[in-house]
Amino acid sequence: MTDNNKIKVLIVDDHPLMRSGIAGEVNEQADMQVVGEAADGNEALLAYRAHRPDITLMDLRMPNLNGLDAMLAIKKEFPDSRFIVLTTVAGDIQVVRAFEAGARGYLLKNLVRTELIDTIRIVHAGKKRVPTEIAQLLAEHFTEDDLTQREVEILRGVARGNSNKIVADQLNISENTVKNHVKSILSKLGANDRTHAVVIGLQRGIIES
Amino acid sequence: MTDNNKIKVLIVDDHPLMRSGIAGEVNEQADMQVVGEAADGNEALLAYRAHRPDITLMDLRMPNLNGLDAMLAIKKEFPDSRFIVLTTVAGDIQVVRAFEAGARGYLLKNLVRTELIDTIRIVHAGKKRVPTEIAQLLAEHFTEDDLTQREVEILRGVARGNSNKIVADQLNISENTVKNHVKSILSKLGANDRTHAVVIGLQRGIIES
DNA sequence: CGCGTAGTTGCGCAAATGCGGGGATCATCT
DNA sequence: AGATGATCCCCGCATTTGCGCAACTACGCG
Repeated sequence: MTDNNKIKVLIVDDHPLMRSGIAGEVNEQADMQVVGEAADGNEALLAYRAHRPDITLMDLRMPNLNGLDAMLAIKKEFPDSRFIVLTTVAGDIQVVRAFEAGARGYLLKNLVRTELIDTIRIVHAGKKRVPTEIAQLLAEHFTEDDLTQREVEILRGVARGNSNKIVADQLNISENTVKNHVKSILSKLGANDRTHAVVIGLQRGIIES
Repeated sequence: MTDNNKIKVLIVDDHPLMRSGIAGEVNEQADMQVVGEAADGNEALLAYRAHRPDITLMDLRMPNLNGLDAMLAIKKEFPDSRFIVLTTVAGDIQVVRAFEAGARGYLLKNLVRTELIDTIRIVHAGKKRVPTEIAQLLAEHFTEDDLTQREVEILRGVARGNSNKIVADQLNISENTVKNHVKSILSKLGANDRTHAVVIGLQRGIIES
């Protein structure tokens, strides 16, 4: 059935209509073919095993198993898998992690249609494809040290509208300690105050709302 | 050119691939036809004037002119226009406003494909189509009084990490006034503190990040 | 092994926040 | 005309935040 000369593409995205749109574009190309679709990370792994695609288009934000973890799981089993990351928003820390985890290309979902096809060909040829806007973002974020696990926990508590005292009680540490964590969070994120820190945390995908 | 018996559909969404996916599904139906696409609110108005669709599928979150304002602009010029609202996330206050502004149907973007077609037919037949989950949400939100324009401005300032004093200076009012606005914002949103208020504001789409 | 670094924890103090009052003007609706 | 709600202003005071200074632990690296 599947023509061996064609680039086999797997589409992973939780929006059926988006998958449909992508599939339409890809299948119009003479040298590519969509071999499977998946709506979340778990399905992605199963679909990968079943179809062994050359290129996987992977959305990052999905229910159940997210795109980043799905990538890691697939890469563990199939080290030579190639991923192009799809996402709606720029400025997401997840994008940085995706590249660290071995993504080869990056696409904003509001791309023009030809970009998608170009990127698939480029990545299939073994090269990497990173838009300048993203390269810049990567450079910025690589220098910034990200938050420690503990700091992320604190930030999550703060985002829920809890005072330092309450966060302290929930984590069984003293209020002063929470204050110190908050201080270093502010410093690392370049935030003016706790509120700003939470906004930045949400934008970067450090915490999820 | 356009078959007069078919339901004419206009698609408004800032993601080309999403438009493509929707268009594919719609055009597969014998009794419908996509007559135009638009990537933002401004284009939507122009496209509406040019094509006079029976049904407009409208995304709410878009650059330039957002979906809600675009709806209002089109409705002003064409009072018998019919809209189906598309959005990625539930829990958005914009959805409530969209219905108040006269939207007839509502679709989450992670819908199954048949839902889209069903909803178009139902709305074209003159009925309304609101999923139970959304109806519930609407009931909840209708009871809540939303923020005044001024309060939204204040909340935006707070979200940027500004102190009451700085927000006051930016809006040329006194710090005490800002405090009072913040107080009523906390009360209206049921937030514990300013940070929590910003998180809720972002979730509900009251402010955009 | 010693040494630096990063993470975590702690305390005290000045500044900002949140809360409880008070009152004013103006537009809108009844 | 009266009521209602949005906007604006003011005060005092308890609580919370944010910052500077400091210590302990764990870990890697020379």
